[in-house]
Amino acid sequence: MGQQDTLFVASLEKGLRVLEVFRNQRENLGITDIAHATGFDKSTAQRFTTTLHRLGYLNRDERTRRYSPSIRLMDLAFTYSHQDRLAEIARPRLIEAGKRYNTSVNLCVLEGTDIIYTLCIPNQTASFMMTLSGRRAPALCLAEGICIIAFRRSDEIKAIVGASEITRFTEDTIINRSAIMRRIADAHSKGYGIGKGQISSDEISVAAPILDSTGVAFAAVQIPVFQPNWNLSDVESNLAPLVLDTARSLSRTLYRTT
Amino acid sequence: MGQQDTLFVASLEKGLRVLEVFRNQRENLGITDIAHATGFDKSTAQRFTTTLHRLGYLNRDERTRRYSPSIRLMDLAFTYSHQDRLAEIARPRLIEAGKRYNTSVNLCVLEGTDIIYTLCIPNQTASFMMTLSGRRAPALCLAEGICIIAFRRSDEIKAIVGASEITRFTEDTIINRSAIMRRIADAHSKGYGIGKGQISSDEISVAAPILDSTGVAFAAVQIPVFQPNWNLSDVESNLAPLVLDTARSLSRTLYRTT
DNA sequence: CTTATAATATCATAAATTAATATAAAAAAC
DNA sequence: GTTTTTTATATTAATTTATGATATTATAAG
Repeated sequence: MGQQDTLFVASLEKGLRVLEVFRNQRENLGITDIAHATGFDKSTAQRFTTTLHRLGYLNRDERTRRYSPSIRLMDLAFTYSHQDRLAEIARPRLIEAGKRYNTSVNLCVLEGTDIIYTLCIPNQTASFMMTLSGRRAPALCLAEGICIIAFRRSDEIKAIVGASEITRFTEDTIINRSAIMRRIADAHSKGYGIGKGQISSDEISVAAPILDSTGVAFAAVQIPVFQPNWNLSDVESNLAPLVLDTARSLSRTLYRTT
Repeated sequence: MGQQDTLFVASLEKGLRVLEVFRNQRENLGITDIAHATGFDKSTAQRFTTTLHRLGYLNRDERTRRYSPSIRLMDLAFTYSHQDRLAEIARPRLIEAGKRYNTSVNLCVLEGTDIIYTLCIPNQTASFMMTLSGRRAPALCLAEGICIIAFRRSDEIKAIVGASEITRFTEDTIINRSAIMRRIADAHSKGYGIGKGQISSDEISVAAPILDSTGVAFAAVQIPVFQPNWNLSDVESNLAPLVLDTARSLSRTLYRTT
């Protein structure tokens, strides 16, 4: 419609899009970089970047005149995380689960076609990136994504699979949509998802969904382990029951019918 | 100046102020709540709240028509945290430090007159709130705040103390500015800060600053322990050397002169 | 040193935001 | 259950703000 949507504040969207640009970058960005990444005119990029800096959400390197995300973004995360009841309840249980075989254990949710990790209980060897909550990855490549999607209504499953951009991470990444659908069906029948070499060639991942009172999944418990320390058979024997038990205990605590 | 600052986008500020309102709330907020908390006209509150919802940063409860922070805020935090080199380097060292006496160990930075926790390595008994990065607290009440401030230039120290709103948390919270200045001087001479019963009546906190190559502090390593499991004397004997060693090792890794 | 690129600053215009107001829905009081 | 109050939603003319073209300055690259 040509007429303005008077309830939508496009300037706010633009500012947030500038912030979002930084999440895919490692290095600091100049005004021109931001203009390119957002598609904005350079004076638009200048105004929004300068405003975010003045509000404290971006840092500016005086020498290079480049910008980087500010710690003030952690404030916004806290806004969400201090109300995250699932993470609060899950935390001690994930810690217990992690002790069993000395593994990392993560809690994650489906957000669009991605998985976001909301609580990471890393083991000693976990890389820094793997310890960060807020990390995103495409759901269809992940055991945890597959097992959440497997416990959604079939129209939603089709919609998510249809909307997903399929990304190949390794030689073994399953990218065929039919094979992905079979993988989803398999997770539904087993009650958990398992994947090997989907995101990195040495990773084996197992996950079980957390279900609400209607049997619909929105979150999962996941354990990543690595070859050659673990093989598929041992993961299936030892870790699958562990994620299942942990997820089920969370489902019962949160959503049991009274 | 009456004339417009044409480089500043006030609409973006307003939108971010709406988000910021939620960080001090536990319960969901309606349009009227947001209008009150921000001072905006209710149609302004409506437009910005609706826009944040449409962009995915707020969730809306259809039944109550109230809003809450969305997990998408974790995206923004990740934007910051995946570039946090100090946290990346510090993480294994804080884990090691925590093993010594089975305590939580935190990394924090000064932000304005507050401390923000950027990395929390909780022990088994840590409360959920204490496990959350992004959490803020007033610097002058905290051993970690005091010890960072103690290693700033004296003009900055005066400015921070002057700008701080003094909050009393317990009967023992030091609120007298002269006493606070003595506490800062004490932290400077000892090289670490220590506090008992400042934030909660049973807490003892000890922290050491991380210094850059000029000897200026911007971050600290902190250990919180609780009475009656710990007393001041044992904290001073056992935990103060531990935070000092950990902080010094980080200072050397990050900022040693070549 | 010169040229190219990026950043910064300015301003007339178009577009967006404001807040007053009307209407609808829900909550609270009776 | 009804009435009143409060909150939410929707609309719009007036006012303010954001846009992008352009000029200027600064820095990087050759």
